Amino acid sequence: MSTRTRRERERSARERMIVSAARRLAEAEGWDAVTTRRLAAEIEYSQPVLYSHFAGKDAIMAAVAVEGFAELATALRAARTAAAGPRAALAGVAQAYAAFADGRPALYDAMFTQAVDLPFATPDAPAALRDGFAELRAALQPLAGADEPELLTETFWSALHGLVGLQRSGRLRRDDHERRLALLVARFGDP
Amino acid sequence: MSTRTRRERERSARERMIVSAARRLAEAEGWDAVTTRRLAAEIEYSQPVLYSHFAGKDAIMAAVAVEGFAELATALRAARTAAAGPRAALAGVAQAYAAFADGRPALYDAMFTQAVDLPFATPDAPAALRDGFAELRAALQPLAGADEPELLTETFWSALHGLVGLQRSGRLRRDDHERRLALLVARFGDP
DNA sequence: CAGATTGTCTAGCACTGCTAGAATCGGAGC
DNA sequence: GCTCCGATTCTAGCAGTGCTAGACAATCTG
Repeated sequence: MSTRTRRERERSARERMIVSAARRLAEAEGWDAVTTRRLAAEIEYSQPVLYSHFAGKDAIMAAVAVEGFAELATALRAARTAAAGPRAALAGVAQAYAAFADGRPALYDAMFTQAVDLPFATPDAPAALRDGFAELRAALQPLAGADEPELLTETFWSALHGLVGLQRSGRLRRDDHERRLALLVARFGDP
Repeated sequence: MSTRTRRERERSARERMIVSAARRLAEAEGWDAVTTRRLAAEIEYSQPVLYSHFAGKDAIMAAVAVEGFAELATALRAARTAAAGPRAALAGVAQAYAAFADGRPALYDAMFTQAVDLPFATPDAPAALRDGFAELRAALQPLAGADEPELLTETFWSALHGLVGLQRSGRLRRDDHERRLALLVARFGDP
């Protein structure tokens, strides 16, 4: 009885090790460097052990992505609650979102470019994921005016996502980032 | 002398064959199915021939991407010139952009997700690429108001790109696509 | 027709994600 | 304390990837 709980504890500890090793490696050298062999060496086990925890490499990346969504949600919440009024809140949230993507490129990649099999706009989406969206919505709700908040949030989120995505792949002039962000916020800040 | 021109002609014909085979394969089965071996078989040559035309698989994908940018530019131009006023032009361009991404997912992928090493916001960017951007700008210029057109175009383009990207990876509710597009156009259509 | 040069192919490298079957380790019963 | 059994972990290998060196064949030149 006691041995079983211990083993389960050790097992879940190892699972966390896998996820954090994947994340660390990805943030240090990019996702291309995250191979199952490197990962196995990092946790000091052999390759097949990974597959007793996750269905495959994609599932590991999805786990990293969920971690990222949780952190994004708290970052957005902090930015929103720290702001004075609705307009400042929207600007702060946008700023925080862009800073998150810029500061953790590999993590953002796992969340939006790589893991495609995470359930998103459905009730069975991971909680961390719905939390992040809820934060955005809370920031937009006061400024919705005649627009449906859900729809407005989706659109604003898309715009933000597009900005940081094109930004990072070098498709936009690097130095005007702040001004584009401000422009976007202005366009969505007036009901 | 004449033989040399003939060989050069044949050579460039084969190069076009490679690019169009890559595109066809990608659109039919996705980029994962486009392997150098499949590609070689498709053009009925051996694998190393590909490398006498392109530096690697990435360069082939980049060539496909440039093709895509040219087609996107003409699609946007058609939509813009067919519209009555500035507002209708913006809506039409946005519609055409979304339709392009939706109808040619693999092509859009090559343009924005895969080929990262194309020069973008610089003078030495491919002409097709600058043309597409110029079309967007032409649609936005009349509605810029106090905003700098260049900046506004970049921001609107990003927003569009984000919409179609999240849309396609199943991160947005599928059926509200049109309404989100309309919302975006409304937010950018009023100076 | 011989020789040099181009072009193309065969074979192989180092790597990927993933898995079958062998080996090893831990706890249970005598 | 010792054997046995089951779960766990490992070694070895598969089929595939992008890419390349060196052997081969075809072509043009003198």
